Amino acid sequence: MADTARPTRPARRRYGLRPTMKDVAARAGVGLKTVSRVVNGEPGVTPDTERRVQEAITALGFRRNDSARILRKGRTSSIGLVLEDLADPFYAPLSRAVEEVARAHGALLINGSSAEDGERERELVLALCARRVDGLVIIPAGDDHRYLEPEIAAGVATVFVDRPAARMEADAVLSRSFEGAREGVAHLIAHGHRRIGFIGDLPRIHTAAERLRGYRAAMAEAGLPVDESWVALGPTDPGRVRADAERMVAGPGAAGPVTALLTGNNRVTVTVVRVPAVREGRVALVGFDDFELADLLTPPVTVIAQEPALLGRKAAELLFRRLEGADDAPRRVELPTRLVPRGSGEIPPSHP
Amino acid sequence: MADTARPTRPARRRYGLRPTMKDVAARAGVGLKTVSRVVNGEPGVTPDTERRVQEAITALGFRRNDSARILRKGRTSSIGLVLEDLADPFYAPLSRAVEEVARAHGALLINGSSAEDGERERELVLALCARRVDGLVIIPAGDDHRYLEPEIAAGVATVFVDRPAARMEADAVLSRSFEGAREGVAHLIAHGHRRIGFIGDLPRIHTAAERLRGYRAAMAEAGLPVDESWVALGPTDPGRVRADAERMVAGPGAAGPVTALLTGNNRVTVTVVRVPAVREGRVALVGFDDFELADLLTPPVTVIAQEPALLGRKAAELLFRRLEGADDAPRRVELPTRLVPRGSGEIPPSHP
DNA sequence: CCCCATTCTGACAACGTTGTCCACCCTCTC
DNA sequence: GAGAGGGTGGACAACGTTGTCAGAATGGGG
Repeated sequence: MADTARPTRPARRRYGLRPTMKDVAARAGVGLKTVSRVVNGEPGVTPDTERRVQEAITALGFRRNDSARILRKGRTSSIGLVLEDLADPFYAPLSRAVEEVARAHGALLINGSSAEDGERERELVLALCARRVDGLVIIPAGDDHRYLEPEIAAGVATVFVDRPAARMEADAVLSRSFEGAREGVAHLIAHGHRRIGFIGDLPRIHTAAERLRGYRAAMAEAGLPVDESWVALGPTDPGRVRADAERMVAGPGAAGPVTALLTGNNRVTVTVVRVPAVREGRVALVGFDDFELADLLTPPVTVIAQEPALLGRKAAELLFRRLEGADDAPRRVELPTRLVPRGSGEIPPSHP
Repeated sequence: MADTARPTRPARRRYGLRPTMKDVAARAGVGLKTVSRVVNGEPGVTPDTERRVQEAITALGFRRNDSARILRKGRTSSIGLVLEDLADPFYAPLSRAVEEVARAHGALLINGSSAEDGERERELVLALCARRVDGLVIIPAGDDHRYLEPEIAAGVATVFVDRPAARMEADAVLSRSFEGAREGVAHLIAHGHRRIGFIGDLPRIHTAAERLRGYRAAMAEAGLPVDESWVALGPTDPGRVRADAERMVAGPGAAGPVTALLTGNNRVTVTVVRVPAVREGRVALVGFDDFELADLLTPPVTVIAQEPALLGRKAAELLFRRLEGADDAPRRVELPTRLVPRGSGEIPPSHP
């Protein structure tokens, strides 16, 4: 005649053996709600009762279960960040900046890397939505973000950074890639270059496309032809980038070798600086994105600098403004880039 | 005679206007549990019923509320990572590695930066515990982690990385800082140096203390005296580090200037490489931690390399082994460092 | 000495999901 | 045609918290 008749009960206490408010209440000899009031610092509890409750809390090692709280309150006080690679020196400070803003608003940050894979991005984002994050900051990898529309309609604030959303209107914080690239190429042209190469990221990535557009615009404005062998877009793995750079510098094509290169992002740049012609100062170089120690290389690397931390901060601030209720039309914030001449961009052409 | 008598109801639907399983069930004309079965891919639903439920799900834009699921199931499938600074090039790959392992186990990563502040670390960790993360990976900043004992007892798996827990037994994954530093200094001694300086992080940080110990051991083993003006520990801000380096190199003390430096981590190293005496190759340098482009500086920087990604991966793997039930005694994993000679450490002393 | 106002406290429902258990319906067999 | 048996579907409780509301206790004034 064992206790066969007792109602549903899990085999094991959840969460190890964590005490709940009920346990605290029993121990302190008060009601459940009184414990809740003490835990949340609500008024209306006599000092004596409060003390008893506090004692029970410490004695039992109680810690409020935020999962239950979240379920009840409907706010998670957490935001999601999805980017390409947390370890990329460009995105790491961006991520840190988002975290700081989140912290200032009492929110935690959940983040994940999409590895530049649209499907993985989607999975991550939807997992975050299932967690009911209050908002999302996304550096998009995919080419269609309409899957987010129901989520946004349901109240998940969403801000895109570095690249805009695809096939959808949404808040975005971007750098002026087109203008930056154009300025970088113009800089090279001003130093006498006429045959300039561009090595960039995958063409489906917005920034890569914009920077290519900037490159072409600067060339066209100077009345210079662009030989298609001078343009190489693709994954940023060192093998591919290095091969493209060496090919352009050797110049087997009819148009001849390039005398200068514009690199499309920090990953490309740090590979290209290893190419002998660049290291030996025979080919000029302007790199998109600043990077640590750029000024200590020989020659020091001229860059078009963005401010990743500022991108992250602006995006997070916009996100929290939305969370506080701002519901005007989607906004696109554009941040300027800054050309930092250091030497590698000022090398004159060696084959004039 | 308005509906004054109806029971408790929040003013506004939670989570925007998200549909729940109840809504889906009503629309599909089935029971609540059947929807749950479909959503979780449980068996026992006829294809026809499943189709009807799926249609209702898409029509309503339903997405399961993981907060409720978590509350019910007692597992959050998320782990917390607390480190000093997400943007530090040493910690970023570590963080990424933890994320990859978490992803492989279907868990999300919540992370926060402690900014090397023990109190902030504690707040973060406890917030994560309140969220009931399944486990924690911590790069500790504080000097007493006993506050974690109740949490660990309650079942939060915890692994420390890079530095051990203070005043507590716990799993830890570390680099062999002592041996690494000793090897670095021995390398300098082998190249003829007798007056070697050490510039490190705050002495309360375990790795800094260990590396200092390694430095002293190598000097002692070679029978070399250490003048206290050759040792400088403190925050890694560039101003402090640079001043200390310049002071040691100028050598106003009775013991004379140093002819070589050991730097205690990547932040210190990238500051010290800017000191003129180092850039001009008048002072030898061995840096703890490898860093990008170290081989392209002049002179190329000799380093004691750790593998941050491996540290992160080992820690996360250990964490998940714990989560899967391994409950043997706390384990300390130590990873070797690797001396990478590149030039800056092989410069002979200029004042013999 | 009673009554009312003012604190303080606690019972109860609800958040959205999952686990348990029972009822039903179909098909198959005798 | 009836009973057995397997396969589906649904009612209900429970996870741990917070919001509502009513009841209890206290104190002061008439």
